[in-house]
Amino acid sequence: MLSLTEENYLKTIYSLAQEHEAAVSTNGISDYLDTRPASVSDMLKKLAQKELIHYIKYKGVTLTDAGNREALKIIRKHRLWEVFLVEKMKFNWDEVHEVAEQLEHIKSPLLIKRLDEFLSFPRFDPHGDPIPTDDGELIIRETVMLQDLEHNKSAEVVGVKDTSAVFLKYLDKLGVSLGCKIEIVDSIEFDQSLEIEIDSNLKRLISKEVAQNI
Amino acid sequence: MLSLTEENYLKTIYSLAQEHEAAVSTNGISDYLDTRPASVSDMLKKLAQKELIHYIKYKGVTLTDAGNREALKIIRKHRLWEVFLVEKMKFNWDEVHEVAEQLEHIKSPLLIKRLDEFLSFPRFDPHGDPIPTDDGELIIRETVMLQDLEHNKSAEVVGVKDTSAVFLKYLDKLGVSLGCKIEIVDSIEFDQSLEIEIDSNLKRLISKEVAQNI
DNA sequence: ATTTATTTTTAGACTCACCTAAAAATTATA
DNA sequence: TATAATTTTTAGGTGAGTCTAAAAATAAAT
Repeated sequence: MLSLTEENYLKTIYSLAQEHEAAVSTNGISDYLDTRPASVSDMLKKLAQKELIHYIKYKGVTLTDAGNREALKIIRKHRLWEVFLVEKMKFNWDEVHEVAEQLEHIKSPLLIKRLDEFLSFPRFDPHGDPIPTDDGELIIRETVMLQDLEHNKSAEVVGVKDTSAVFLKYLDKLGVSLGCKIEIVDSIEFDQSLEIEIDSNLKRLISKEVAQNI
Repeated sequence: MLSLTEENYLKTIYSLAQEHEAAVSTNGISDYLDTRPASVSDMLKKLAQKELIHYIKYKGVTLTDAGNREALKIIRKHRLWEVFLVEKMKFNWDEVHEVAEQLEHIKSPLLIKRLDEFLSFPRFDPHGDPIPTDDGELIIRETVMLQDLEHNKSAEVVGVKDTSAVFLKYLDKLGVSLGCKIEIVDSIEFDQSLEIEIDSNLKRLISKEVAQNI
């Protein structure tokens, strides 16, 4: 049985590995979890001993198959709970993260099974991220970052990269939400900001930083 | 902010105080929580220091007003989650306890508010126990233990004392559930077992031990 | 009223997950 | 390539919550 902390480490290693496609560094984990690198070293030793990660000193870590399975289980629970919070508990998409972080550690396979049923087997969470299936399959959708979208070609927003409350609140204010169609009207070379049209009516100017996360 | 462990101690002290109407003993708590008395002593010192309990060495503990409020908050959460599990997640009433025990520690006042709404403000949990209101009020219903019920006088089952899975499963088998009407047909003096009639049609023989918990 | 039994508390130690400080390994730079 | 900078690990310590063993306080029984 994994502890809450071990679960959080596995989840972190999974996320960081997704981003960089390479062995995850101690400092990377320590930044992400806001703990000291020394603490991370300790935990890596422990997780390696439980055969959840491949760990070579000074060379970073990757998940073993077992570790990957565990990480996906936790992510599945996290994302199902996020759907529950938004669909049933009327949370905004920027309010769910903290609570889902807690709920994901609840241990009850039956509950997750029933929750999945209750939510009609959702395939994506409120930020557009895919929900792993019970046996650890993950649908990967083909997506383009907004900054790389061709001019005058419309695309549907299916997800956002940054899921922080500040960013999501700003998107709400802009009028950007999942499922809406965006087209690039113009791009300003100087600062790489973009003029976009939302659902063929709302015109907005957004910065490079924002475009990189849609 | 209370730790999970502190919350469990407060809840335990609350329950034991309800049962015996007197200061709660160290051994009582240690039995209930399945920890050693020495550990309980340590924790009592800590809770007293936080002014959540009145604690006189060797003389047992009672909750302070603050401690009582905290205990009721946790019980409220526990019972709301139990309703959720039975009503929405299709759990049986003997399957909810363990999971509710975990869910009760989730920290999100908004979630509890929304859950309460979502469940249409239930006043009793699946075992018939009252759900404290948000400001710590608790409805006490007038009840009679089945063993003390007058002969040939019917009464509605509104709650059970023992909420263990074994007992609840047995009640299911007997045909006893919340809301059903029971009447005592005969009582056997020898072992104090009772012959009862459920909903004016099902006749059953139940032992003293069972009668003491309905 | 003593002695005996029980309950409760103290003392000291363990594990988990964290910390700081310092040493070692790796990587970057001159 | 030798030195400097960075990253990572080890060593030793801390607090929370638990434990065992032993001492102290209370309650029961002779």
